[in-house]
Amino acid sequence: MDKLSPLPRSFYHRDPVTVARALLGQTLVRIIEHKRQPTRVTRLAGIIVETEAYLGLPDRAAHTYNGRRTPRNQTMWGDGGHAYVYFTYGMHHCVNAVVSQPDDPVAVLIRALQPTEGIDLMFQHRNTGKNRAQKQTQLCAGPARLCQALQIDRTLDGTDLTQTHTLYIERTRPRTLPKNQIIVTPRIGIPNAADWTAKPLRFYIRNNPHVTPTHA
DNA sequence: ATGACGATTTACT
DNA sequence: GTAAATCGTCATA
Repeated sequence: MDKLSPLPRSFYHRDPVTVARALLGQTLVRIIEHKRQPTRVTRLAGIIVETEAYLGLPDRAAHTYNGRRTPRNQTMWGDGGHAYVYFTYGMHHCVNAVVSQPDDPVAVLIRALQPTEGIDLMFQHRNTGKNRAQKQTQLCAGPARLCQALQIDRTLDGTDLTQTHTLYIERTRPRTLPKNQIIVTPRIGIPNAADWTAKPLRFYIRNNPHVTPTHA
């Protein structure tokens, strides 16, 4: 298998915790087609440095908790290896990799990237209106920030991540990072999910400055 | 039809 | 530290 090919379907046909760990160090790629010249294309990309696992029916924090199946979350019920993009807080998008098999609605939220390609254009996407200087370390440090930088919205919901098209994930490292390079914590923004609030389901690369800032 | 609520970010006291 | 921004989505009726 080519080192720079998209991760295959089999990569996603595993449990969400395993995939959340294995996605660290892989590259999220977004191909932007220019409106005037569809043949002209820009590659935006970054290394995935932070993820969270969402475990489906039993998971109080998951959109598919208790078997909820709605127009919004339908792609979570489909096959692994597709993008689940949702809109929240009236202004933000977030992107997940759907994992496992059809009818097992589990996913991995992509929370932060280390930008590698198309950084200038990412700054443009992130600097709307009055916003000025931005540090590169906060360019994609957060699930909504990275979606703004890569111009990911609901039109990309359901995109097949194994196809070299508008949005996919490239194999960048052959194996999961060694355990001592992965920090595990509770998930962010899950205040009232009973025992699911504290479960260790957030993963990030040790000492990486592009991870979501946490105020502790 | 209505109301409550976000898998967040940013700005401000 | 706290609060505002801002609206699609979903449960209830």
